[in-house]
Amino acid sequence: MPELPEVETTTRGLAPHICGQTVKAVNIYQTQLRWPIPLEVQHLEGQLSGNIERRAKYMLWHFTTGSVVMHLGMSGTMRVVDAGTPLKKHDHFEVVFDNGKALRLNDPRRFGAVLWQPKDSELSIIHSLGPEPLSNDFDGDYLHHKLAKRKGAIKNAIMTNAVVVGVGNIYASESLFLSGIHPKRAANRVSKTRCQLLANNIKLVLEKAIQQGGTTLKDFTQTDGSPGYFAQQLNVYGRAGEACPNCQSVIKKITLGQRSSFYCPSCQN
DNA sequence: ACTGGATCCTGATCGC
DNA sequence: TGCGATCAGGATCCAG
Repeated sequence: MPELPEVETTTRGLAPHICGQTVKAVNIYQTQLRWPIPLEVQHLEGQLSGNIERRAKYMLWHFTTGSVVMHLGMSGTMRVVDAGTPLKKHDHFEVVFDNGKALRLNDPRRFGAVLWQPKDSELSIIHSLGPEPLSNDFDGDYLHHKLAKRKGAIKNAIMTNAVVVGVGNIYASESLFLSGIHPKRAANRVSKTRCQLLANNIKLVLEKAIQQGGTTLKDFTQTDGSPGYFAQQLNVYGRAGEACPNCQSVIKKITLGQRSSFYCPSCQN
């Protein structure tokens, strides 16, 4: 489901199908997502679609009058289908094009979002986003500086969008494992050297996952596969009770910020 | 200014 | 087999 790599893959996959198409109709079947879908998106009818890009886990789909901002939440998927194809359960939002195709958002849990961002303005949820993890704006020095006043757990810190975007629950655990840092360690007590290591490992893990993005998406479109998609490549996530690949200690599971966290008690401190 | 907790919602799975 | 409790890959908002 929607970790950063999947949003990236979705964005890339969607682009050739929707960019340059003219919108014939916009259909809202369930307005109540994370926030109500604004009526402005209806005004897209007749407009020519521009390009689509990813920012954090949001997709920004540009039109001349503004942009559609889409988020997949925990359970969202987007598909391009032939217009008129029977709706599936939890299809909430649809954009029909002149070429007979339609873009559909399906989201069982409805944690996703469809918003409208007028031209030359920026929604606050976009404005407040920290740097992209794969950009040069994000490195060890930046991270160390940013964490200086954060006393909470390092794992929560790297999952905070104001610090860095796109690090989900899985990759937070994985990158901390690779860096030998205990998830509960106070963020401001991670040394500069270790911040550099951590920043590099976040990039590494995400890049690797993006390479697998296609597979990820495919797995997901198939029948479920909850913990599974990336499973072979995960060192600690979802592996409580198993042996640490480095030292054979038993991997532990704790709860941090209401999210499951996995770590090796010997390798990480 | 930072942080922990509640919160939105459905569905799959686990334990009894 | 049934049923309630628990857990999911997100992230904003709000009280303290």
